[in-house]
Amino acid sequence: MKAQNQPIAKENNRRLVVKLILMHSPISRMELAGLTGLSKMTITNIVSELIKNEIVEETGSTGSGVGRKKIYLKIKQNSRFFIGLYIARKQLFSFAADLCGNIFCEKHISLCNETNDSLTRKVLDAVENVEKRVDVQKIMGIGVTCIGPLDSEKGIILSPPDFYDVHDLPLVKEIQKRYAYPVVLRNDMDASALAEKYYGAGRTLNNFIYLGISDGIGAGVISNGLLYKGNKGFSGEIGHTCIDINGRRCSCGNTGCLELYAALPADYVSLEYKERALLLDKSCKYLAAGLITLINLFDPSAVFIGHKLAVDGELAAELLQKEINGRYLASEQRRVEIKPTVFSEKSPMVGAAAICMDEFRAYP
Amino acid sequence: MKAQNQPIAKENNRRLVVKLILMHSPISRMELAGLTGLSKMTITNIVSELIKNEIVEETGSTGSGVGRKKIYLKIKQNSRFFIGLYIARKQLFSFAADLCGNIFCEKHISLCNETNDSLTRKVLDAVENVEKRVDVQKIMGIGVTCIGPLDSEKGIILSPPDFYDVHDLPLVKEIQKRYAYPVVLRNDMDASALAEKYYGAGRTLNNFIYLGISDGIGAGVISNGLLYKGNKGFSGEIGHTCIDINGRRCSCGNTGCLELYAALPADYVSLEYKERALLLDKSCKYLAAGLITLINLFDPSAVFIGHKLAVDGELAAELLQKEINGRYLASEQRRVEIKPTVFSEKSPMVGAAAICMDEFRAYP
DNA sequence: AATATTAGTAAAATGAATTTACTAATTAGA
DNA sequence: TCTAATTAGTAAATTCATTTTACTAATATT
Repeated sequence: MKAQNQPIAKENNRRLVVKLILMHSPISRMELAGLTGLSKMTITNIVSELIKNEIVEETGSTGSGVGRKKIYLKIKQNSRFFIGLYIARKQLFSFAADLCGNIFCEKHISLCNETNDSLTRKVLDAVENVEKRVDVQKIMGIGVTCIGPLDSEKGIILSPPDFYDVHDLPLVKEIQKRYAYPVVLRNDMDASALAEKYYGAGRTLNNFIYLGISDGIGAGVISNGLLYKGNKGFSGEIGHTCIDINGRRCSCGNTGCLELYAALPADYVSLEYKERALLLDKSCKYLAAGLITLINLFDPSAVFIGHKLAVDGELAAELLQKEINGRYLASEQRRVEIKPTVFSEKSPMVGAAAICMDEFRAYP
Repeated sequence: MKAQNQPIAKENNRRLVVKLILMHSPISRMELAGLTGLSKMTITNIVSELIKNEIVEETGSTGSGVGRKKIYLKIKQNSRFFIGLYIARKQLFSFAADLCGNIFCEKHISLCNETNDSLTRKVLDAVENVEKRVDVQKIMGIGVTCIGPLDSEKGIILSPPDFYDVHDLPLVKEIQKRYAYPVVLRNDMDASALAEKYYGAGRTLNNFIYLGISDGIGAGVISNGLLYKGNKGFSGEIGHTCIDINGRRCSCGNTGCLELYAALPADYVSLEYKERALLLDKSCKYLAAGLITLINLFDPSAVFIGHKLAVDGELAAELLQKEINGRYLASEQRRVEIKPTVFSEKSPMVGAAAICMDEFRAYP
């Protein structure tokens, strides 16, 4: 419940212009004025600032009938960088990303039996490694994507599956002890949803869901153009949607949780295609029941399928679309398109750039 | 994606101050400065304006240790009015409400076999009736609460149950043809959730759910202090959460929808208490399964039970609390309190005032 | 070539919020 | 009981992001 004063409004407007150029590029100053509601003079001023800071560049012009041609603007590649990390179940990915979501200097190391201390050390080493390879002047922040559950507001990794000795790790604080860059931590599902919003097929959509399936089932929701930050554990909780009240009891206390029916085996990606298709077919029947609950609640116009299941993204999307069409009265206004993500299994990494774009200012 | 300019920020800040005084009263200027982040001088200016407009009044003062006493502020009763309507399945309620949520001039007429035209006429008559009884200078807007489904953004009632001849009625436009007041239309569940937020037990909470059960099952969600406006049909869709994938097919296309198991009979309120208790006991078992899905997704700190079920609110809350405790691993941070609403069956009416407070400016 | 139209900019004006320097009212302690 | 310290609130001057007004730039139509 914070109020608006002049410096905050200024900051918001500049960020808004950056985002709109990113999502609508190529776009002209006049079009930006229309989208934002700001006067064309204000847009001129803001854009000049951004060009001077080398965040935005002019890129040709086109006339659409009478009158002076529009001068098109777009975000400049390689102008600024974020340091990105993705903490998965068994691996730590590190990389740099520019404002356009391009990934550079990608490296990964394996994780096993980590403790709070060992994981922190590996993370700090990874950051150091990326920092060395990028012009330090251009680094705007650090984005950490991590499997849940975590408390992103406080920057704490709570108790991720497979990390039996990691508990309540205040990773953001630990990074900030060593580095002055702003740091953001978000779970991989939310980050992947934002990846889709900033850089993917969701750029022009305001309501969609990213459904990530690897060993667990999770989802990130974009609602009214913004990440829905409902809850600390949100993204993981879709797996605990009850789809069979008379079903087996789950470790969460509930009965008939989706995760008990729809989860894929850990070695899924290494199986033969034929075998995967059979498993997928069965899984999607159940998955659809849970997904419909989400669709009913959030009314998305699209669902993007990702994480490890991206290897069979096309097939999964097809199977789910069919199941859902059979269980859902789609009117013209209410049609949900189910598609694989364009980032294949890299969504959480592109997501690390996206959470930085979402949280940090892209200019000095 | 609209930007912030000075007049918009000004408007937002004034509304914010009104809301904060409402929700935290009695509150001092300094405390408001702290909550909003605005300087104390700005708060002085805004409050002076509001006092001059008779929306706010000073109400005594208390010292808390050293220093000058705080001057407490609160919203003035009867200073401005909203015209409120509640379109239920079989009745149309009309009334006036002040900024504090007090209801005046309540009347109701019965509805039966209404068409677009007949319903519009009855609504306009009802508005006229209330308008006659209130100082016209003090009327700030019209709030219409209606059973769903409806499109509140466009102000259209789509196809409410029991109203077989009402379809796509642009009620807001119809009212605005005759009246110059701003008009807002919202479904009864969302409005009831806002009632709780502005005037009820949810005033100090930022995440809670209003669960309304009458003939159907619906919910309104307050998330991060704001009404979650997810979707046109949202509030009604909780009833179509699948709790049994192998269950009966529902009219919505899905199988095993909550509504098929947990709905109460139409004559529920007229039954004997003993009978109601037996029905409720069974219903709550299923209701809990659907409610847990909502709780998992939205992580509320409280659930308020209302609508017709408010007659047995205490009992329902108790039964649901027990069911949920057994199906949900509540940690210290994650505890959900289930309680009856303080407005008994009047939530949608108080909600009509709340949606006005949420949408309109309370000052000229 | 003149006119209408759209894109973009320079310089002056606006006005909400802040800053600075005050007044008002209270307690604690010398 | 007088003084210093502390908290609440206000008056007048200042700040600065945005807008307004009046322009220039570049294009198509007649």
